[in-house]
Amino acid sequence: MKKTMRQMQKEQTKERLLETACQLFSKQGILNTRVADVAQAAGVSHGTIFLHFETQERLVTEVVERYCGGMAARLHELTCSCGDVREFLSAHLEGIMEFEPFYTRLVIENRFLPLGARDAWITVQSAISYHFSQMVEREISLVRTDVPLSVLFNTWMGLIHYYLENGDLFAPGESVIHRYKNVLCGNYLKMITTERMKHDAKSI
Amino acid sequence: MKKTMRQMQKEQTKERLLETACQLFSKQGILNTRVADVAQAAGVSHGTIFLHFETQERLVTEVVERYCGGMAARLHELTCSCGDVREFLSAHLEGIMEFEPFYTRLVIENRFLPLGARDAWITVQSAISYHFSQMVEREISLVRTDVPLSVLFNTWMGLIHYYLENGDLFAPGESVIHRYKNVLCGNYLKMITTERMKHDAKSI
DNA sequence: ATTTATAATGACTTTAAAGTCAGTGATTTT
DNA sequence: AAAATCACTGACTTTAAAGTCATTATAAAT
Repeated sequence: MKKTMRQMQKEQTKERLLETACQLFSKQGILNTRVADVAQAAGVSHGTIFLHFETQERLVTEVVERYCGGMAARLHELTCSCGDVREFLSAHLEGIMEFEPFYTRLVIENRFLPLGARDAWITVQSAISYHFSQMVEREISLVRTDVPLSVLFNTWMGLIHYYLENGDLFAPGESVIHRYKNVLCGNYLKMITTERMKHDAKSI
Repeated sequence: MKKTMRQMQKEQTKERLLETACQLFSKQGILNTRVADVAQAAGVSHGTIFLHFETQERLVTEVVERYCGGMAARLHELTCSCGDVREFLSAHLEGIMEFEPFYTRLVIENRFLPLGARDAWITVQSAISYHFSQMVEREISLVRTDVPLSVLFNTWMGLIHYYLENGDLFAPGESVIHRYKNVLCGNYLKMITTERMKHDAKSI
C-alpha cells in the first residue's frame, strides 16, 4: 500500500489546486474566477487543471463539497454542546466567521453553482437547522412557542444572510459578522424569547 | 412637436424590447438570458438590439431601472396609507407579489448586475426602508423599542428575501409569497410587537 | 418624382474562455 | 541500464456569445 513519490506529488498538486481555488473563490467570487486564474495562482499550467478535474464544473463542485464538509463539521462541533440559546447563536456566528469569505460567496452565488455544489451547500443549512431544533427543544421554556420553529429558524438564517450578502454596505472592508455579532445575537434573542426570560437574559 | 411615424415605430420597438427582456429575465434569469434570446423573443434581428442599446449592459440597466422605478412607485402607493403594522406588512407583500418573478430575480442576481442596475435596486430597498420607519413611528406604542429600528427592518427584509431566494424549495411551482404571506406577516408581527398589543392583535 | 435619411437586417468579426493533445522529461519498473 | 509510465506543459482548437457594418427597404423631405 506504499505510495510512490509520483502519486504523492499528484495528490499534493490536486490539494494545492483545491486550496488555491478556494482562496480565489473567496476573494473574487466563484463565477468570476477563470480556470486560468486558478492555474496561474497555483503555479501550474492551464492544462494541468484538466488532468485533475474533467471540467471546470467538477473543480467548482469538488471545492464546494470539500469546504462545505469542513464547515458542517466545524459548526457541529461548535454548536452541539451549547448550553443556552445565546451561547448557541454566538457559537453559530463564531463558526461562520471562521469561513466568512467563502461562506459569503456561497450565500451570494449558490444559485448559479453546479448541482452537486448546491447540494453540498443545502446540506450545511440542514445541519444547522438540525442543531437549531435540538437547541430549541432543550430550551423549550425560554423560546416562544407561538411562532413555529421553522419560522424562528428562517428568520435567523434570513437575518444573517442579509447581513452577509450586504456586508460591503454594512461593514465595508471588515467582517460584517464580527462587527454585528452582538447586535444580531442580542436582538434576535429578544425577539424569540418569552417575556419571563427577560430578566435572566439581562443578567448575562 | 409632432412625432413622425418612424420615430413612433422606433420607440415602440424599444418598448417591446424592454418588455420582452423583462419577461425573459423574470422567467429564466438575467445572467442566463442572451441578447439573441431577447431579439428572437421580440421578433427582431440580433443587430437591432444594438441599434437601441449600446451594449448588453445598457439593456440590462435600462430594464432594471425601468421596472425598479415602477416597483418603487407601486410600493409607495400601497404602503404609505397604511393604518397599522399588520396592514403595512400585508401591503408590502401584496406589492412584491405583483412583481414577484422579476423581484425574485433581483434578490438572487443583484450582485452580478451592472452598477446602474444595482443602484436602482438599492433605491427600491431604501424606499421601503423609509416607509417602514414612517410606519413604526406612527405605531410607536405597539412596536417594541428594545430592538433598533434598523434590526427590525433588516429582520423583515432578510426573512422575505430568504423565502423568495429559496422559493423553489419552499413553494415549488407557485408564488412563495402568496403561500406564506400570512405565516410571514403573522409571526413577524408577534416577534416585533410589545406584549400589551397581543390581545389587540388577536382580535383582528 | 427624386433625393435623403434611417430603422432594421443578418452575415461577418472579435473576444474570452473552456477544453484538447502531442511532446517532454523525471520516475518507476523490469 | 533500458524501457515504460505518467505528471505536467503550453500551443492549439473549439465554442458561445457580444458586438460591427455594408446593405436594404421604406418613410420623410425636397
